[in-house]
Amino acid sequence: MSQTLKAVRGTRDLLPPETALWNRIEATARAVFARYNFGEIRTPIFEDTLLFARGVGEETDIVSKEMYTWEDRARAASEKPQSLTLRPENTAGVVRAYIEHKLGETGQLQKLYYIGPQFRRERPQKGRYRQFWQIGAEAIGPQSAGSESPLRDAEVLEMLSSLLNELGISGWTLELNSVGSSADRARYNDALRAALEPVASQLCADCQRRAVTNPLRVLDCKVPEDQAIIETLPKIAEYLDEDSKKHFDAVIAALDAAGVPYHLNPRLVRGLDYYTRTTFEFTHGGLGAQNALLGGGRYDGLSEAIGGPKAPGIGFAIGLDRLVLTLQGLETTETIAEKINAYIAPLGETVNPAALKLARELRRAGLSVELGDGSFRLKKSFEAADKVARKIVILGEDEVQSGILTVKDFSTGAQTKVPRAELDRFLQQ
RNA sequence: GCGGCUAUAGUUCAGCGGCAGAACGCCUGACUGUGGCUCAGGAUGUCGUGGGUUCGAUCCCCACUAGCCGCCCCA
Repeated sequence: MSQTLKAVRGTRDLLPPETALWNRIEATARAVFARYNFGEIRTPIFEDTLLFARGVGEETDIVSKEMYTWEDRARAASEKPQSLTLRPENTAGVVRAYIEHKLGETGQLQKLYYIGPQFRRERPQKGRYRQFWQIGAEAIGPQSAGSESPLRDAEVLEMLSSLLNELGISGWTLELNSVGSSADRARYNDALRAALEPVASQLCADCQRRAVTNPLRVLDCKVPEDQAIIETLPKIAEYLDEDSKKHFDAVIAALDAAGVPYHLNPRLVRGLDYYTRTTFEFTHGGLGAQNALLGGGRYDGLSEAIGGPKAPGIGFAIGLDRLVLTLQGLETTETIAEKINAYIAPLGETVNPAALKLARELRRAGLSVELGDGSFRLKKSFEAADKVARKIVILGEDEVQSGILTVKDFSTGAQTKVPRAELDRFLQQ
C-alpha cells in the first residue's frame, strides 16, 4: 500500500455520486448570485507571496505558518527568484484583480463571485482539508458607487440567508458583530488586555495563555467556569467610533426590515487583519469544532493595504466542504441519485450497432440513456438496468425487424410494446 | 506544530501469539428473452508501511504514514 501513490495528506478525490451534490450546490449558488447581479471572477490559483503577506496580514496564523509557499525558478541569471504561494483564500486575489484592471475607474460597484479551491497547510480534520473549496463573493468599489453603504452589508447577508434556505439548509444561525475601524480594534485590544490582567489567573489554562498572546480569543472560550468573568470584560461595542456605530445600526435596521434573523454576538472576532466594521458568520450544529459554514465581513482598507485606491468592500467565503457535510447530515431525500430514463439491453452482439443507433437518437432527444452490451445475458442486463434506470428497453432481433420495442417500467413492473415513433415520449414519463 | 484514538475483503466492521472471518456488495447457476424475493455455489485480502521480540506476529513492542477527535487557528 505504501508503494502505491495516494492523494497527499489533507487532499481527497471527490467521486460520483457525491459530486452531483457539489454540482447542485454550485449551480444553486450561481443562480442566486445572478439574481443579485454578481458576475463570476476566476483568479489564479497562486499569487505573489507578498499579496497575502500584505492583504491577509503578516501576523496571522494563515500567513505565518499555514501557506504553501515556494521559490519559483528565476527566469534569467540576473533575476531574483520570485516567492509564490498557493492562495489560502480568495479575497486578496479578487482585490488584486480589481486594482490591476482598474475596475474602480468604471465608477461602478463591482459585484464578483468565485468558486474554487484554496490551500492551507493545517492539520486535517473532518471538514478541514489542505485543499478546500470556497464559494465567495465580494462587493467592492469606489465610495461614490455606494460601496461603503450599510445597505451593501445587509444585502449580502440577505442574499446568504436566501442561498442557505434555497439549498435546503435549516437551522443556521447568523452571528453578527462589528469590529469597528482598525483604530477602534487597537484601542479595544489594549482595553481587553488591561481588563484581563487582574483576572487571568482565575481563567482556564488556555485563556491564561490567550490573555497574553491573543486577548480577543479569550472571548471565544467555551469553558463554562470562565463565562462569568468573560461577561464582565469590556465589549467591543463600547469602543466603536460614531461612524462605525451608525453603520452597524443601519445594517441591523435593514436586516429587520427584510426579516432576516440574526444573533448579535459581541464576541465574534475574526482572524484576518483586513476586516473592519461588520463581521459575520453563519454557523450550523453537527459540524463539531468546525461549526462555521461561512464567514465574512467588511474590509474598507484592504485595497489600500495592497497598494490600490480606496475601495471599501464587503464579502464572504462559504466553506463548500462543510456545506456538503451539513447537507449530507440533513439526509434530505434528494441526495439519493436520480435514475436515468432508460437502459437499452441489446440481445446478442449482432444488434449492438442498432442499439448504439437507438441510444444516439434517444440521447439527441434529451433522454439520459445507458447502453448495455449484446454479450450480456438478459438477466444481467435487467439487474444492471434496475440499479440505474427507470425503464429498460429490450432490443432483440424481433424488435429491430418490427420497429416495435419491448419496454419494462421498473416502478410498476408493467411491460409494454412501444412503437419506435412513440418511444421518446414513453421514456420521458 | 501539540495531545488522544484508530488502521483487517469493494464497503461497514468482528477477531486471534499457530490455516484470515461476518454482513452487505460482487460473480456463477437454479431461470439459453425478464430484474426485485428466494435457494445453491464462488472469489474476495501483502491484516496501512518498515523494523524489533518470538520456533512462529494480522495480534506484543518501536518508528513512520494516513484518518478521526481535541488544541492552536479557521471556512
